[in-house]
Amino acid sequence: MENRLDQLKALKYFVAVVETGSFTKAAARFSVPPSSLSRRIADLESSLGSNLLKRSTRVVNLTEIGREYYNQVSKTITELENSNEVVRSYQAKPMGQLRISSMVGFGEKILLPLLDEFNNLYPDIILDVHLSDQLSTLGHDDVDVAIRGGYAPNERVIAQRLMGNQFLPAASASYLTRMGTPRNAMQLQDHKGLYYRTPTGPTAWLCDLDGQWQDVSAPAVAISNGGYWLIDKAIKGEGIIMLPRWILQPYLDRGELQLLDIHPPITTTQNPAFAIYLLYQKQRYHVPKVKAAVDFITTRVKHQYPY
Amino acid sequence: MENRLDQLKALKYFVAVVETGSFTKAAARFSVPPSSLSRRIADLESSLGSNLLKRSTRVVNLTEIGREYYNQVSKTITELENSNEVVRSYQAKPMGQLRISSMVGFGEKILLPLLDEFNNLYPDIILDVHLSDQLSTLGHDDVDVAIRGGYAPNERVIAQRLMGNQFLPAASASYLTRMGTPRNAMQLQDHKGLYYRTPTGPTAWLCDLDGQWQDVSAPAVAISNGGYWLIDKAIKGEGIIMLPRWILQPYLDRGELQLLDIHPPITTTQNPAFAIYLLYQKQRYHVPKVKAAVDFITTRVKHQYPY
DNA sequence: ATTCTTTATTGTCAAAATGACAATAATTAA
DNA sequence: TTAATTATTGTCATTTTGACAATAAAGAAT
Repeated sequence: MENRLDQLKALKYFVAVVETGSFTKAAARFSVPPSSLSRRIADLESSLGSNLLKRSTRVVNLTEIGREYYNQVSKTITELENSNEVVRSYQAKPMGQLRISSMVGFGEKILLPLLDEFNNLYPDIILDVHLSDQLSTLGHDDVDVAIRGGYAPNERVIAQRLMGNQFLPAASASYLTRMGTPRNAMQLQDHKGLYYRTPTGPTAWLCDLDGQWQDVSAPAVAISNGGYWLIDKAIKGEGIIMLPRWILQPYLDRGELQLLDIHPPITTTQNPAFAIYLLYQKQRYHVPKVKAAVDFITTRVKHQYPY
Repeated sequence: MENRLDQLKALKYFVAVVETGSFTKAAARFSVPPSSLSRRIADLESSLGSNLLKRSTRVVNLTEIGREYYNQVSKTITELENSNEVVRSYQAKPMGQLRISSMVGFGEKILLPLLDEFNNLYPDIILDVHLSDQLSTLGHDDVDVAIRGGYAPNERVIAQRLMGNQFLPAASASYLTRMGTPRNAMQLQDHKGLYYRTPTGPTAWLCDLDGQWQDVSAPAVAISNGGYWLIDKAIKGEGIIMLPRWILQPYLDRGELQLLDIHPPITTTQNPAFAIYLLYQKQRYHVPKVKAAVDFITTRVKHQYPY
């Protein structure tokens, strides 16, 4: 009655056909003839009593129930592969390829400098760092650890807080002597603003006035997603800029910019828990290479940037 | 390199051994000799490179990593079984999204009124009705059942005849008293015609005279793809109209129009089998939602419109 | 419309994996 | 020490899967 069939193999074939959209391409991935996939998937369909794929000689696409099934089993299969990897790498040393995904700015400023040291510590780990501000789903992508602003996407993923990401206002000394130093949020109307454009839009200045969030943005001098161009303008005294502390810090240290102390405080998001998080799959934490990277990054970042 | 092993079966054996604490008891659960479990689990351990179980002749218990592995895969296996169950139940009960494509006129007049009842009968089927006179290819489009005039496009599609679609001549009483009632096809030359324009052109009046098809159209008063406008004109007595019976019927019932009995009979197509067909794909596995819709529509239509 | 090309399926046979049954080894209880 | 239970192993039969050629079908090109 029950299946006389290697269902797992059939599922791997099925998933590959869905992802490549072709029996031939999927067969190449396993180095077997397409007929094998055709047979195994036909058996799978037979055991389920359903057509999963709509085939024609040119195009293969999913049936309604096939799509549903694919969504479920593709996740299940990667989970299983993860479990296998955990066992295989049990009591093994950190090694292999490690994919890290990070926001561009954070990657360039903070992550990559750390990774040089990581490389020395774990020479058997080959790093594959991908910098992008697009959020990836982590789990469907082949990413071991990811660094993102915001919150954890779902509960299957662990989000380890790395550092705050509050945007702070800053300006150069020349600007402040010329325009005066604002102390109150309402005074900002008479100042000039340099606005950083995130992937989700420009970052307006917000202020919690008596429990009401209000936009207290100063008139704009420039808006850009090019952070350095804006910082340059700020240093030249063209306006007030709001950026995360970890970007501002070197300029503050050199005295090129100084933080503004505004009351009530202004931010760019209504959520105070806005921060940078390190994301990884819970089950993969026991894979030595992943554990090594997670532990290394969190301890180093928290030590060097304790805010 | 990769496992030449039915891992899923091995996992089921493994889980059973863990849960029963015994190879023999677990083997009984599958009705196979204990040696099978022993072999499969040994293969599994070999492919993972770790011992999962600590065996002795009296007790079987888990190693540390075996426990970790068990915790993960037991959950994964039940997830997979659930997915299988979802697909199997999809085959058992009419459910899911059902896309119906129909000609506009037929859809508005006949199909949609029926579908309200269908909705009550099968609340788990979500209908998505698309009305259009463009022929869709059915199969390339995501259409489960389609209603079209004409014939079956190819043999992978089943065409179930719903009702005749012969165009019949009709006119109002006022027209006939004024212009006379034509009995012979040749007399039509002295009458007036109202012509319905199908997507493939206006529908000329044809007649089989001694084995020769001839155009016996009356001089045109109006040509349009707007059926109601033409019917209106016919009722006002402006000419003879040819339309399918299922459109004419309500006007005949109310006495606003009456059929003409012309010899030899005139039609708009040379093929006498011209009818309205319900089309659906021949599938290897029966999809209940499709079967439900096909059966429902054919029985209802044939009962209510038995011509 | 017709031909050409690509691609999935099917037939047939070989190879591999799994199951069955008996025999063996090992551990624990008596 | 002995007896009994139980996992493992040897050997062979069965079943499943893979390989390769041939076929059929559908889209693309002309």
